[in-house]
Amino acid sequence: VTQQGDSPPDGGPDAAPPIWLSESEQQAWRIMVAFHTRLMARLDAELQASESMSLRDYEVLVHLSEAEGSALRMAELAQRLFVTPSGLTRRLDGLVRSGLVRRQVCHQDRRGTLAVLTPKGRAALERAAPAHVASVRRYVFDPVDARQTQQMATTLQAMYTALDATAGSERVPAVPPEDD
Amino acid sequence: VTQQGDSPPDGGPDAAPPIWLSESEQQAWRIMVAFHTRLMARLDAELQASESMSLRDYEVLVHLSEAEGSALRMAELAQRLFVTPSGLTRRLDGLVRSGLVRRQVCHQDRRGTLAVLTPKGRAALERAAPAHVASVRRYVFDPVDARQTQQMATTLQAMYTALDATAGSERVPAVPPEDD
DNA sequence: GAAGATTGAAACATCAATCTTT
DNA sequence: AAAGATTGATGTTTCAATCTTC
Repeated sequence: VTQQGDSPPDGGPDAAPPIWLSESEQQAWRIMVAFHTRLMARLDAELQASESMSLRDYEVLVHLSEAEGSALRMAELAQRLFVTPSGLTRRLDGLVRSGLVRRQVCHQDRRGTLAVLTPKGRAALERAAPAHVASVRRYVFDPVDARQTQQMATTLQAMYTALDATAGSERVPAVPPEDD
Repeated sequence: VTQQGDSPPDGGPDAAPPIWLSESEQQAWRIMVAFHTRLMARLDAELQASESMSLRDYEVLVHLSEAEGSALRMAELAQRLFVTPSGLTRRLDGLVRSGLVRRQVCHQDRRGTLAVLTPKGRAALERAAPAHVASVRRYVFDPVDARQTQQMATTLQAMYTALDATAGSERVPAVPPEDD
């Protein structure tokens, strides 16, 4: 029940907003989900096969390698990776165990922790990157031309903005109850 | 290390395939991942808030509702949902506990199990669908025009085909070891 | 008291092994 | 023996609670 199937309530000239997705919208929506799901699974499998590294761990290394001093605060890194602080703590545990990342207390604010890319971590990233980038290229950029990629980026940017515009409305602003 | 940063090895006139992503490719790739990740989180949170249902469970109900007789074989359903048979078994456990789906032995082939949408399950789906579809519309279709959506679908279809074309090559054909 | 990070408990997914039916 | 589904063990993520530092 995401598609029409039933009689669409197109109530004449007043043109109420359609409740169901049209056939082509349905198709567009499904390919969005299907492609992303299968692509991520593939990229993860390939990374796992070539360098015994998960795509998730790879992304951590990427963000650290791009940061000033190859280091990032936990909260900042978590935000960039779209995971909770809790989730990042666990992920880092694994990377620290592997010696690819180390923790360091933040000197400016000793509450904070810095995730730092180790030389071993950088080496692992540089070893994994070429094949991974080639895969992204093979599945994402090679099958279409540059104009299509650019159009898609623009379209996604507009959607992302709409998503961002309503952010925070799902979490109640935590207003302390006034006693009036 | 997915971007340039280092000196791009554009080795003169032989034009070797670029190893890193260009600035605009990088940007396109990031927005793809970011949008999908945040959209799914949002849709799940909204469904959870309005109907106390996860997006994952919702998708199960959708596929069953569209199927002949509101029922589907486990393997078939797993494939449509991009999960393993094992994962689907667990998901169904929850839905069965909630009374939204029931299991039924397949009469044609008694090895098989049929997942069947119950009246209660259909009611839950019909209760959840309007708000969910409205959300998809709000974040995906409303922010752009129909031409853009169509272009994106076409582009994604081309990428999906490239992904599909190389499917199965990651899993070794399971050749039994010859004893020579 | 609030912010930053971690931990315990719970939810959910996968792989490998198992059990039933073909 | 192979196919279909489930189960046990394991890994990963989240929420809520906790602990430290500001």
